[in-house]
Amino acid sequence: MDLLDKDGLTEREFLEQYRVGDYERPSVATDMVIFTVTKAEADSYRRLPEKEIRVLLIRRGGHPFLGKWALPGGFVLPTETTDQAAARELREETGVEDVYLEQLYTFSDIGRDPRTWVISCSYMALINSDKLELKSGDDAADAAWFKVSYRLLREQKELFEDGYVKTLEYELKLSSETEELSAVVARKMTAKTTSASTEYEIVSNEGLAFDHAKIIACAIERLRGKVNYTDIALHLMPKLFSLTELQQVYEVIMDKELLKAAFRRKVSELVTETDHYTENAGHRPSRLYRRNLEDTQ
Amino acid sequence: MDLLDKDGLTEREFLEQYRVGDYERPSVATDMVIFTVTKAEADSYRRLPEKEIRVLLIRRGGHPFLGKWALPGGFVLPTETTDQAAARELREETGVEDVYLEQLYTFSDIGRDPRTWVISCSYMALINSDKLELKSGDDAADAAWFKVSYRLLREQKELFEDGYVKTLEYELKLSSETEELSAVVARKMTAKTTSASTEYEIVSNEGLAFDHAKIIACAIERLRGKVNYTDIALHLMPKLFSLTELQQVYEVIMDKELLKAAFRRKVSELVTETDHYTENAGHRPSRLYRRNLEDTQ
DNA sequence: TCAATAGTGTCTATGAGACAATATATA
DNA sequence: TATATATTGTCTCATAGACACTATTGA
Repeated sequence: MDLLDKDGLTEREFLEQYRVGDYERPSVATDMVIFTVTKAEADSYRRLPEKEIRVLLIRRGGHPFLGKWALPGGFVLPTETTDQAAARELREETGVEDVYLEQLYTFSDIGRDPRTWVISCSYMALINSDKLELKSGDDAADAAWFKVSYRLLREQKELFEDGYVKTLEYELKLSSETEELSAVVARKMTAKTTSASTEYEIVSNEGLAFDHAKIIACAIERLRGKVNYTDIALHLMPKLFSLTELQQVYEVIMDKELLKAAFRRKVSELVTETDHYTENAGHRPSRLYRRNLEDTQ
Repeated sequence: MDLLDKDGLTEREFLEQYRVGDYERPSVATDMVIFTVTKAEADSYRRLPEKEIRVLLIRRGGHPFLGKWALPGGFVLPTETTDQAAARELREETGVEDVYLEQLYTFSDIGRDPRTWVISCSYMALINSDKLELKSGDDAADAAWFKVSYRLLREQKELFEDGYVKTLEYELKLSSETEELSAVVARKMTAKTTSASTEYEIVSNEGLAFDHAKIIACAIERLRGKVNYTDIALHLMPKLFSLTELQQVYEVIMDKELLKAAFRRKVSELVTETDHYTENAGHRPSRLYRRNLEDTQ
């Protein structure tokens, strides 16, 4: 195991004399898309309140993008992985630990941060409403939960000799109690005979800092993609929940109504029934379920 | 639009006086898993040759991991995105351009590079055998295409009070004409009442540098995951191919035999038939198809 | 009593799996 | 003509979609 390199050094000797080069290095940050589900105001005592997906944003208190809203995030330290940096940020920002956390995508567009070269490794976190009530506002006075809406606006396909470009434009709307942000994000899929690639582009943007509209779009698409073949949505539920509540969460994520019977068949293996029921609803009580930890996937 | 920050500066003034902080920054590299499909030697003039997936590795000529095999890759420059860095690496290493290129995952384990702090943004590239013949060996004398095998070795599930850990151990075998590398990569899925996470771990490793066994495992899993619901496998095919050849590629990716009739139904919308046929096979000739660029996805 | 939701049964359409039957170039 | 693959037909089974029917609470 004591191989010598062209200078006659062992690996140990090499590492001892190794000096970091002088070339430029980027800052690496993590940006987090933290989702949770909240209930809207109920219309009447009988009717069920509607569910909303919300994302946590923080108003920027300094340049650049002063006054705009940004995803929580921060720089990765030399003593931690990007996963650990994301978990630390999440703890600092919301006080919660032990939640669903998933790496999304690494964004590195030139000039995405006007200060300096910053590459962002983005994450998605899912927090259930239980945890949220423990600690919400936190010290950051300028943090707020924004209701998310993400809808296809326009679909376009340009044909060329050797392929096509398909563009999907989505409208991202974010609304808090006082603020209303919106952006249009285009997803461009280029297909040629041999190559293929997808890229995001911000078409318009009102109120969001950096390229965070892209990151949020990416997170919503990941969430929508995974809802149908994993139990990911269950991380947005409290310990006990009814199947109708779970269905509401699926519906608000997918932005699409589902049929009750089919839905119940599909999630039946993801949940375990309990002997608890809802109380004081203006109608027949519903059985409460919990996430199935026995046989999920 | 001329908001002033707490120091009374406009955004422009702020950026002009902004100086990069003194904290430590990582090097950011891209590592590429470049897949292609080749034919094995035919048993007889009649029998079809078997397909193999291969991945490009480069023997390290210096410390660390001197003599071990590593994925092609390199550092990201301040003037390019990680996508561009990956495309540049690919061009430098194989001479090919315009291929399928997809970001996989960003690896940042502490100590993954013994020299210094390096974060790796990994990519997967798919090259069809056509392109490969144009330029294969290149200047890098110590580059070789390794046949890939990735099989589940062991499955384990530990139950705890509040959740479980499921471990899947895969054996990764890489073989070139002269070399035989192998590694065992574990995929650990931790599920608790509220949280869930997946992480890779290298259990054993013979011949691969850095954490590249993890990266290759990640790429194979991405490829397998996408084969069934996208046209990704078509990027591994030459311009014209028979449906049996395409099926062979699906089979070697999934490491599983498929039924002919069902397969043909499924891929029918991904391909377009041509008027060309195979010739001089010792049996009935097969119609050749090309990738469908009209309506893919 | 009735408004509103909870929960279940079942018919149908669709697609995957399985297997069989027929077709055809070349040594 | 035999061999090995090419191509298509169809039966079965599982699952998703659609819709309807019954159950149950609390104001």
